[in-house]
This record gives sequence, C-alpha cells and structure tokens, in this order.
Amino acid sequence: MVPEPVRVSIGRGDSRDPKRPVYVISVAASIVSVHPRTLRIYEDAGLVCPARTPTNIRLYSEIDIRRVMWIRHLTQNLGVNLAGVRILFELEERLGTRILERLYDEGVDAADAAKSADEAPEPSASTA
Amino acid sequence: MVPEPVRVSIGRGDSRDPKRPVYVISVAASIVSVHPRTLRIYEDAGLVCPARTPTNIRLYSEIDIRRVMWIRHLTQNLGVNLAGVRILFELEERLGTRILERLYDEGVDAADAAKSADEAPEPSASTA
DNA sequence: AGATACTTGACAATGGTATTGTCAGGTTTC
DNA sequence: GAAACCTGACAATACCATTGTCAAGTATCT
Repeated sequence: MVPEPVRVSIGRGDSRDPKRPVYVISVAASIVSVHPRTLRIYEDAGLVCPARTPTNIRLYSEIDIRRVMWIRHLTQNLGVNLAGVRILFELEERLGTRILERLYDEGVDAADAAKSADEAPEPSASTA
Repeated sequence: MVPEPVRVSIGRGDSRDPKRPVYVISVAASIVSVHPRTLRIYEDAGLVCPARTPTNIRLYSEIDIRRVMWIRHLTQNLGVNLAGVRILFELEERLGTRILERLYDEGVDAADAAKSADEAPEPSASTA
C-alpha cells in the first residue's frame, strides 16, 4: 500500500528540503551501503516509496534515506524481518508517535539476541 | 530480560485469576496448538515467562497463554519473526499501551504480504 | 549517436530463522 | 515404577533477506 509515489515535478520546494527527491537509486544505495536490488525489494515490500521523475526514474529524498536507514538498523542490528518493520512503521503512523526513536533512545537490549550491534548508526537526525 | 519467573507458591490468589499459573507445558502447548519445544524456545527468547513450581516445573497462566497466542498471530499470520515480536512487546511495555490490540482492531493489511490468513485467531479474549 | 544508468522481471546462491522432532541423562509426580 | 517434566544438543524442513546477475527496454548526457 503506502501513499502513492510522490511523482513531483522536480525543482520544486526549498532547495534543501528533506522531502525533496534528489538521489537516484545508485546514489541512494551507496549512501546507505546496500545493493540497489535491496532498495527495490524494500519498495516492493511497501517500506519505502521514493518519488519518480516524469519518466519513471526513482528519486530518493533525505527522508526516504532515513527511512531506509531505519530499516537497516531494525533488520541488521535488531534482527527484525521486513514483516516486522512493516508493522512497526504502521504502528508509528497509527499512533502518530516516534516510537522507533523512543526504542533507540532508551536502548533496546537486543544485544542478547545473539546480535552484536558493534556500532549504532543514527538513523533519525534531530532535524526531523 | 523479562521479569524473573514468578515462582509462586501454588494455591494462592483467586481461584480463577488469569495470572494464576495452572497449565503444565504439555497442556499449554496443546491449548495453543504448538509443540512444547516451541514454547521453550519462546521462553529462551525472553518472550514468555511462565511461573515455576518450587521444583522447577513450568506453569503457564491464562495471561501467558494469551501472550503465546499473540506470538503465534504475529509470526504465523503477519509473518513477523521473534526479534520483531520482542520489539513489539517491549514497545508495549514502554508505552504502556495495548498497541497490539490496536493493530488488531483496525486490521493490519498484512494479507498482501503473501500470507493468506485463512482464519484469524482471537489472541485477546474479551474477558481481559 | 553512443555510452552509461535507469526500469522491470526472472533466476539463483548464501546464510539465517522458525518450527517440529528426537535423543540422552536426570528429576518430579502419582 | 511409569509418565511427564527438566536441560542441552543435534537435525530436517521450509521460508526469508540480501546480494548478484542476465535480458530487453527506456532515459540521460555528452
């Protein structure tokens, strides 16, 4: 499901709006250190919804990037699968709360899940 | 983590208290239609914490049973893995809200997750 | 025009998870 | 003493996540 692709006419909005779609898939993939294939999978799963150019090219905004970073954190560090991520995102929308950030702040002790979270990334910027 | 095993002296509490530990593992397993092995796995994962008799026998309360039913619903019908269940339970504790029930009420459209939820169980009894 | 990067759809290999199942050695219950 | 519990180990099955590639087609940019 997920709201329909934004499909903006590029060049609109403030020049540094985090919602502004700017990164083509290869760039987005390198930013978050995943294969472009993975990003397409996330999209198919309804977890991210990058805008598209009028000619159908994916464009990821800063917000999309952060969303992907959350997915990476949840899957890689906490061991949650995509179905779980879906539920969490859905809960967040429904509750209108940054429940994920709360998890992050207080630190989920998922380290005992045989997952050593060597380094904790910072998926959500304070500029949100 | 999860609070330490209740380790009650049996026979205490109201005779029909949902917190009262009464079901031995084989009975609990048959109630929720899983292998006893599975229940032990859930416990190892910190998802359920049945009481123990003074001689170390697991005793599941009505509440424990419901909790397991939630795990089954999340894993079997929504495709969430145990790590995801852990996060959801933790969120619920942290937020002090019945977020899961809310998901259930409004109906998560996880049917599109290639999971045909043939029959929807009723993890939370109205007697709660 | 031509090179490069994008699109979708398919296929596959890798490693991990979930669940069930069993076996062994030991304790509890009846 | 038999049946059911305990822990720990090992294994089989089936599915999931991620990366990777190939093909045929479109878009972008010089």
